Amino acid sequence: MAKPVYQQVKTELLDLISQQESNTAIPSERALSQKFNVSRMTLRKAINELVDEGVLYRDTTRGTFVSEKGLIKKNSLRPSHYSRHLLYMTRRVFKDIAPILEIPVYEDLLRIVSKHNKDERVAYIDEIYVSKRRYMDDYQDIDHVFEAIESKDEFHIHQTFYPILVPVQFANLMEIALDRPIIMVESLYRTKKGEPIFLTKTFYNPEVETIEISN
Amino acid sequence: MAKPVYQQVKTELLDLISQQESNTAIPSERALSQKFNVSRMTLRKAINELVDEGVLYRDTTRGTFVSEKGLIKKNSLRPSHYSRHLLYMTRRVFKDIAPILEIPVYEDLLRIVSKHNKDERVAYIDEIYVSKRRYMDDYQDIDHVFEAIESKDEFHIHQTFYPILVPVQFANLMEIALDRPIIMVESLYRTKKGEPIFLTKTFYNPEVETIEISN
DNA sequence: TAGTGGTCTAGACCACTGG
DNA sequence: CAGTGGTCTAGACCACTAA
Repeated sequence: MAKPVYQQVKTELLDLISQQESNTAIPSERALSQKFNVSRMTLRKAINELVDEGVLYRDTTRGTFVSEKGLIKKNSLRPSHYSRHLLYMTRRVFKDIAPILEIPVYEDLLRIVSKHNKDERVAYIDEIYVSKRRYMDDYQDIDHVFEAIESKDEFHIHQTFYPILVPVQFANLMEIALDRPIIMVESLYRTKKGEPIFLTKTFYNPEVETIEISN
Repeated sequence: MAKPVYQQVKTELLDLISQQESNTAIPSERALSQKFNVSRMTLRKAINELVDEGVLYRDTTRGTFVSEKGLIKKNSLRPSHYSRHLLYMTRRVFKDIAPILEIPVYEDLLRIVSKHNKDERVAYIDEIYVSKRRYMDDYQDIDHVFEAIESKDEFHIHQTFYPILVPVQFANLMEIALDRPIIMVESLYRTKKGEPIFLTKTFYNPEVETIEISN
């Protein structure tokens, strides 16, 4: 009883779908709920999640169909993750970041800078800003910070996209020219209560990594 | 019986929530379902939508709470919409675009270029590419194309973000320098069946409009 | 007219939390 | 121990569409 029934139904549906052509109908909800021995509401919960993910689509009064392969949604808010390599960590006052994190301007912040490689090249670099105080209270360990940053649903994330010229200190790492335009994404992580925890700046290497979103 | 019950419940919940402080609990699902005279499942459907929209958040075993104002989700995939001003429309072959729209390379395409103003300045410019044949068959009228582009849920949209230097022909319109880095977003609109319909390129003026996403 | 998805009900049991 | 959200059931009626 560890996993909910609808989760199990969902994986069974995925098996069934994998053997089916795109744009062909799956069996009706009533037929499937009998086949899997669950109520129609439970079956629908499983299908609804697959529809949300873009695996299936519905046509009211006609049926439910398998989506074209490759139309599965991407999750947008985080870059595809390659192995993280810590570059360095500094601790000092950042007068421009502190107000965003809603802490006193002269309180110490940590800046944690990492690169992420793809096929021997740097795909993106991120800077994580977190208050020294919060780091000590809640995390103590860099790996716990990384874990939190990559966790799902725990935070409200607000992202802003800026076009910039690659900063000199990163151009060399990315092996790109100094006058190269790149995209920097600023992400503010807040708890559900609205308390800001992390600010990250992610610098994408346009020769290696593109930002893509689908719905 | 025009609107489903859960929609009505949702608006009543919004009324109730609007008078409440952030991070305070709303009544329990059982209490609310009695209050509104609906089943708990129906009440939950209303709450679930508000949670998805970021208006409420849940804490299992503790309750459901009102989110901080200003943490409501933005929908990311489309720019905030200002009034559209058609600049020009051309019809010719675009050898690079045709393969993306899966039409013969030498078939005619329409390119529809518009600007979108915010406070007397150009916030962004978009180019819409659509096959001449499809335009005649399905739309006939530019306004129908605009309507389709702005419709919700009708299409699968895949977006790619590119950092570029502002194209010369747009720098003047945007009143920005020629060496200015900007973000160009390429959006491919497909039907649920996977058939590509529109390709759009949106050029954002970084001095007026920023791209923001929240979840 | 038969079949589809969309909605709705009135119950039920569970795991977990806080007092 | 009482209360919460999470899951689940076995029915039901509706609007719409395709044959």
